[in-house]
Amino acid sequence: MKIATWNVNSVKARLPVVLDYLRQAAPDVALLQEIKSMDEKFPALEIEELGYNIALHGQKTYNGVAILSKSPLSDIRRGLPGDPEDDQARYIEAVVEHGEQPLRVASIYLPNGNPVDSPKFDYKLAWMKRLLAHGRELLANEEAFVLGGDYNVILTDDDVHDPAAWEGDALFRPESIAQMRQLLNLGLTDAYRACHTEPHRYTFWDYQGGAWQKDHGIRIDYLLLSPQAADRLTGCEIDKHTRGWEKPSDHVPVWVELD
DNA sequence: ATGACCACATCTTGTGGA
Repeated sequence: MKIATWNVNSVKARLPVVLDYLRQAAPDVALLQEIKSMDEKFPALEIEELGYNIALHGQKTYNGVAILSKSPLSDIRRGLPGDPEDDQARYIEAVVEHGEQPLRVASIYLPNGNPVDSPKFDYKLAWMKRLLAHGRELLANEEAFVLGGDYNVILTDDDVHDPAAWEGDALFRPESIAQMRQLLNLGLTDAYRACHTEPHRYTFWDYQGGAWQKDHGIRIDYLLLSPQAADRLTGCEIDKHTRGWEKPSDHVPVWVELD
């Protein structure tokens, strides 16, 4: 089964390319971030027409995450546990009933955290700490699961066109990288790196300064696999070509194939 | 060439994104 993650940067502004992508790539599951839509304004009919069930955790103007699945969804959970005061829609989780082996999936929109001298950076690090705790909980169940999304973290110098250009940025701060490493060190697999060793493969190119044309990108969208899911991994790719489409998102989809 | 992005709100400018 094919599971894709994609920060679409507004599902309504992006509807034509989202529909084109779903038709062409035909993922069994699509994890969307930054839908920037309330649940009732989400273009559900158009997406259901392509054969998807939809689980939403929407929000007006900002954030918002979704899970699309050709198989039925169950046990839908909205919001990352650990802070009842957190009202930003950045996490949704569900179980995909696919064949004999159910798969738990999550769509994650991790906070950006800039500027670093503001509460936004504290919020990012606190959110990552909660994600770490939740990852630990999920792993205790010894299930196959996939945590896909926009993590807003550049892990290594190989994941950025020019490390110096991003020095000091919240995405590349040692604290952010250390937290991301802790998450991986729980025993999760960065699917893209499990399948590809070549450096400078990106998932985001800024709209500004001709970043796409110059391939000035960063890799910040990940699919993290539990051991039970990693055992079923047969492939992982970045659908870079969608960045060249008309009216593109600044992020491109990443997908995994699991047996 | 002295500017060079995009989306959203109830808007003709400010904010958030990365």
